[in-house]
Amino acid sequence: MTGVQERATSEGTRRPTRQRAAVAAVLADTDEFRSAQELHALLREGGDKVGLATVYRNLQAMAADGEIDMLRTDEGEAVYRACSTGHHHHLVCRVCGRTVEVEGPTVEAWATRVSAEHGFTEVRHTLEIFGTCATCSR
Amino acid sequence: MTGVQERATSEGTRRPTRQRAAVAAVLADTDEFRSAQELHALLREGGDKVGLATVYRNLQAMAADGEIDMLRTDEGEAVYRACSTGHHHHLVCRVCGRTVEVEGPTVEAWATRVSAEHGFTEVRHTLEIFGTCATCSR
DNA sequence: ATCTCAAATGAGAACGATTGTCAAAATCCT
DNA sequence: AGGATTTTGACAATCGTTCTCATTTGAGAT
Repeated sequence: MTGVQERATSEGTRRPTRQRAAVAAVLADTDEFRSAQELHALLREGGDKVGLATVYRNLQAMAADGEIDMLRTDEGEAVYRACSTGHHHHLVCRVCGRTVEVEGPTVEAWATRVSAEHGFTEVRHTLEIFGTCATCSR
Repeated sequence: MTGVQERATSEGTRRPTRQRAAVAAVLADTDEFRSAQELHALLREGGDKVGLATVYRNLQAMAADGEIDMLRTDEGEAVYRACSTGHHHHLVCRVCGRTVEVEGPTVEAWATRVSAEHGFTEVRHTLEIFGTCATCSR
């Protein structure tokens, strides 16, 4: 049901296709979070003809495999970004969308401790902070 | 566009209506996060006839005024909760779905500090921990 | 109590992101 | 090459949410 496997880093049995590569390519070109529709448009501009549904499918698959990061904007739209190395969290401005990457040894430790206290294993967590950045709150 | 005013705590010039009161009432009855549609259904069951659009409008207005909390589920659906209840996070078992509510003063403090360091204001955060619970892991 | 006017409501249409459908095309395996 | 299987693409369908606009309601003046 959840699609989450025991070995989260496994790639499953997905086939390499031109479209999949194209999606991965645009994603690798920007360090910003982009929506599926934006990525689809970018592919079009770049001359790669890929169906919108295919873009959605690939993004989901890649996100499920942990190859890319996915989060929701304040409006509920899903946005994706190439997974940079290292675990970190995001501080997102809800006005201009600017994203700051932050690390939190504190949080990591806390999450681990709390999980252990409740007997949970194989833990993973997501933490997003939304606010108004200095420029936008002026 | 964003609807965020300079005086965030102001109530603006909104009129007290039967519908608004009804929405506030159901919301006050549960300490869980509920979607607009769920709340609308609850109102129906309770005999209060309130239009769906009205529920949406009131929830938005109340959230904008900071009277209630609003956040997005993993699927992008907006869910609301009466503001008074304590803020907590969830530890979810990805196998059986069991959910444990956990509090984290540590995390709260950390999030606040990090946000401030980057000049962010009006911050809110979401944190979910996924893992395998003791029962399911063996 | 009545009148007036802006704000609020309700019903349903409209919208936008995402998902489902299914025949055609691509890939893998032998 | 040949057949099974996955992936794709075009478009219909869904679903949450927002918009439209005629009608109702609340607040203050008369």
